[in-house]
Amino acid sequence: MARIRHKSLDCSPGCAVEATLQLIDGKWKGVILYHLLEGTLRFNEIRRRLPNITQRMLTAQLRELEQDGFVLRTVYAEVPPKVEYSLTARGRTLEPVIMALKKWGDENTGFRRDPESSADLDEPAADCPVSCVQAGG
Amino acid sequence: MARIRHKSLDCSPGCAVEATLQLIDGKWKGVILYHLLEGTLRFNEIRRRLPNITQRMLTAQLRELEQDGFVLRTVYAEVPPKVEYSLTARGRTLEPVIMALKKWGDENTGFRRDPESSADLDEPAADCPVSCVQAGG
DNA sequence: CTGGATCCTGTGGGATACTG
DNA sequence: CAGTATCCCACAGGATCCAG
Repeated sequence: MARIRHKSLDCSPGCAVEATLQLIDGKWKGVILYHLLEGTLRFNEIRRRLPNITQRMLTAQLRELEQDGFVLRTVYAEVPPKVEYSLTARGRTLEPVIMALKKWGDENTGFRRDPESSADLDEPAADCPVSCVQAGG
Repeated sequence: MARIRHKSLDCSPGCAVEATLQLIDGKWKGVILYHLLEGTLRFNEIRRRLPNITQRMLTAQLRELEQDGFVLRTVYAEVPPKVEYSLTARGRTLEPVIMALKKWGDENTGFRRDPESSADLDEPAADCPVSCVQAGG
């Protein structure tokens, strides 16, 4: 099993729920996975999509995702270092989960995105309004 | 609406994904929600389903879930204290998310094989590495 | 450009004891 | 039975500087 980052699981029937959650927890895992669904991305490309993440964390999260077998890290031995990250087949199995998460978020966190076209959530918008952060209830 | 417990979100399109994750993070939220899908449960009933949780944590998680508007806490002014927890309509909207999480977990729990040969994922281990007690509902 | 090494803090979460 | 209050620590995660 994925190396237990937390403690051991509670093996109730909800075990699976918890197990899955542990894999995509960590403030960034989910978002990174989401962006990777679009396709291969380079280190800095991901970074630009997650303006608030530090390279330290990005590297760490990416490493964990890699260890969990979700992302593939491809290093190009070039003068200007180039590393690409892409989802593995296993990583893609998470798509329905990520999408379920996004769907719910779109419909409930009031983040907005065309209420009309709320059906097509498989086409990530390239931007987010400034007031994306829900300022409290 | 859940007030931001963590920091502010990253306004990427994956924003919604992160937002949703923040609501069900915390080592227990997901599992508690899952069990509550079965129906109303009393404090100790939940506790029995999560043998490793401490009342301190259970109370805390339940409180957050309550604040996020996912669970309803009903107190009965009886001699032997009795408190029931049930999902609110809003809480039920999370069902597809929880189920997506569980489904993935059911199909993948017990993994972690070479990221190299992660191409094949047609070997679902439908069990928990540890003893997965099926607390039949 | 990519990301390792260090240092430092906040807080999630565990143990235990007490109360109504 | 349900819940609160304390103490305490490990670790997720942030800031920076350094290096190939």
